[in-house]
Amino acid sequence: MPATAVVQDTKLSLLDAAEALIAEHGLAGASMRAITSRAGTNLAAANYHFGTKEELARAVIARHFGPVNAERLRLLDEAEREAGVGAPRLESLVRAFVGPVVRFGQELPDRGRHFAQICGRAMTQPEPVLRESLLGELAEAIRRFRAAFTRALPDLPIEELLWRIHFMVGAMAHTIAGTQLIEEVHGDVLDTRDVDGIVERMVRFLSAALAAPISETPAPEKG
Amino acid sequence: MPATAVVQDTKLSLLDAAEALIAEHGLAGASMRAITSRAGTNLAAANYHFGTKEELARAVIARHFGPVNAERLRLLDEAEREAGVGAPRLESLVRAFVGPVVRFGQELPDRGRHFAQICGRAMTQPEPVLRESLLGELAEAIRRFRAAFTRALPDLPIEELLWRIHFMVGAMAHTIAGTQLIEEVHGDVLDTRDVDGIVERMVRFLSAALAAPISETPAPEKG
DNA sequence: ATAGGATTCAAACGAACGTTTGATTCAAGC
DNA sequence: GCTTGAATCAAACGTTCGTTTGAATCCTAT
Repeated sequence: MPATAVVQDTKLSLLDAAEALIAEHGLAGASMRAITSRAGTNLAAANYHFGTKEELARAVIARHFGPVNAERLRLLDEAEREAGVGAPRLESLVRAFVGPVVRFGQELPDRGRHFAQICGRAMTQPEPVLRESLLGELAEAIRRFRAAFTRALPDLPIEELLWRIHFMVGAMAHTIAGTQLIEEVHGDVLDTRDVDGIVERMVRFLSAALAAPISETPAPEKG
Repeated sequence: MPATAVVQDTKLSLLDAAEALIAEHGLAGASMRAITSRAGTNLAAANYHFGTKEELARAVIARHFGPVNAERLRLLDEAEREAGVGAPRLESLVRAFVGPVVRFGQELPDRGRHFAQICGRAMTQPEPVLRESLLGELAEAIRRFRAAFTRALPDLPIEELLWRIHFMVGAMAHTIAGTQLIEEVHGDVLDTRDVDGIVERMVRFLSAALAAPISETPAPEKG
């Protein structure tokens, strides 16, 4: 099977190179020349296998994000099964939601970190390619988790819940995208390689946030 | 003073155009031709006033972010003054930190929203120009707030506090950068123009998160 | 009025971009 | 052993990029 193996090598090399360079320089800053050069091939090969730069970017997103979302849903299923008739514990839901993406993003030596950076940025990125790919793959997970959080937090008005989910996604996205940032700002104190620790810190932080009382603060000055 | 006024007009038009186009297409995607065209002038004028594209970008960041940070510090001073010898309430600190940037980002019809989008993205952006500008202007605020949060949450280990601040910044950045995102995902339910409401929701969410107990969850399965 | 610096302009510069082309290499099928 | 189709290659395509140039225009101060 030499031909197939070689082809796979070329495609995988291109995906790896694109992933690393998009993470490092953004989609616009990662030129096809730099990608193909890093992959040890040339422009025409990339165009032969992926057609356009956009499709290459889509393939980069799709390669890892599918499995991550599958793992999310698996953990959600598991949490719901363990909870039986009642709603799962809030911590379990948060862990199922943020765990896979943070874990995958930090534990692999290079590819995971690169991919996590891309994912963390993609949702607020100006280029629609990355955002649409990501949201497409994320759609089912969003639906499932929205329902699960609604059941786990029955007293929360739907608006409040959706805003809190939005904040949660932000904290997660920023964390996986900003590893280099946190190392710049106070990297002397924090250890960004303790993946389990980061996940558990996020779970504590976000569970408390999601479960915050609605009106402890009686609106500062207008009522 | 016609000359000065005209010059100011050109410079301001360039800043406005750059702000809008960087927000919409990212720094790399906002070409000098598009910027100068939108500003109603031409390439040479932009280069005459700002030298390079990078300096124009820096000016875009500096124009609004200075005042926003000044307002943050003013609110922090006010909170500390009101609290007297004790530490200010956590809610006050969070409100002082996230309020000005969210408020400024949402209330102005166009410029604020554009600027907020840029700020929200800048910290995790690949281009170092925006990130460095932002972090430079943010340095003092980070220092002051880090001290204030330390005093308000004396029982929290420093690592835990820094991670929580990181998560908080993420939630804030994602919120101001992702207005269009939340409108895409569930814009049918949420009103992104209720600025005060968003701020208070974030204050509740983040205050509860920052004050979360450290070890309610006894580490899932490895202890 | 007029000299002179500040500002704007159309045009062009070289470099880098994504994509395409046509020849070349390579392994497998008859 | 020759053909076939997939895969790779160097080279070039036209376009767009940020920046520069040198002339034209506009105010201000003499």
